[in-house]
Amino acid sequence: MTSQRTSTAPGSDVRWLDADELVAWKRLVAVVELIPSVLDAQLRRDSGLTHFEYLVLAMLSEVPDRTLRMTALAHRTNATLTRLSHVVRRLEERGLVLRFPCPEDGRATNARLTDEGGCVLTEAAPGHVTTVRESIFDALTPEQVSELSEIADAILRRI
Amino acid sequence: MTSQRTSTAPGSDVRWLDADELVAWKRLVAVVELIPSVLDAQLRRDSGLTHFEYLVLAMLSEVPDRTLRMTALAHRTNATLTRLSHVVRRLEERGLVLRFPCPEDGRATNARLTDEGGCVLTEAAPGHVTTVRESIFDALTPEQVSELSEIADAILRRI
DNA sequence: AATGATTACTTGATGTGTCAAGTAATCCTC
DNA sequence: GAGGATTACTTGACACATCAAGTAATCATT
Repeated sequence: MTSQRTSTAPGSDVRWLDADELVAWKRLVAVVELIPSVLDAQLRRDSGLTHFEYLVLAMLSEVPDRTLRMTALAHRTNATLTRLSHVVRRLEERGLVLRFPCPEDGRATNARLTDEGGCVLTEAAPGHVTTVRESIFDALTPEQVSELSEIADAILRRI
Repeated sequence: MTSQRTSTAPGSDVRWLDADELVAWKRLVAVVELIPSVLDAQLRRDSGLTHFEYLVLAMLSEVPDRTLRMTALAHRTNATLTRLSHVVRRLEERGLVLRFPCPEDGRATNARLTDEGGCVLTEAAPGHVTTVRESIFDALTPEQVSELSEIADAILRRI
């Protein structure tokens, strides 16, 4: 995968991964691949939401007036504006979110969680949290949770 | 998101996340969301491959005869057989892998890395490893790398 | 050796994400 | 206050993933 191999190209001073890094990397890739599918599967099955849709609703629910600008919402959900735009349109069609122009800035659009969206979120939350706990936190000691928190933070600041 | 709220439904004995877990979870979700897009962006730009396509080629390259059954390849790449089937068909159309029926089991299909696929992989590897190093491992201490490895392993065994 | 169950895929339809391009409002500078 | 540049989105085309269903070979049982 990313193991050492003899370099042929001139000037290829690549710092390959050592054995420990390679093992860690393969495991991280697996985690990064599998976590979304586990979350998506449970939420779709039980609540008819993707994990990203859940995140969008959850972010709106945590905020005054349950309202955020698209850009702010994109930032909080780590998504591109394009992706968010498509998802919010679909959520609006389903009545879970409402879009309206921002009064302070004519370029901007606000997204607001509707009452129905709040209900859907409230009903989805227990099952989702249970899945998160069972598939992640029940596997980790409290020390590992805090280590994970710092590791993830370090990576995020790099990206 | 997954914060505590008063439970209304009867029998809802959900174990909500505490503050530390919530922070760790939000960071992990961000990492899990962002890592694939970082890897995909670099590989697509520089090598015309998705990260998953790279993984498929890499797994084949590590194996005797550069050949694996679809099921084994799906397992190694943490993918569903359906997803793999589509991807391998596209890779075959591009001449990077070859498919042929497995002699030992008439139901099974073998996928083999072609010479051209090996070349594409060899050319893609340095840039990919550099991206992995810069966006992940350069941010972590050696202790964090080994902690990450164990944390990921613990999660994987749960999933 | 026939039948049903299982395994190993493949295929087609649908949904979601990404990229490139477009629109429209605001900012900025002269 | 008239330009161009930037910001904040939206849209449409295409690529990729997922789901349900289908096919075909093998295994397991009688």
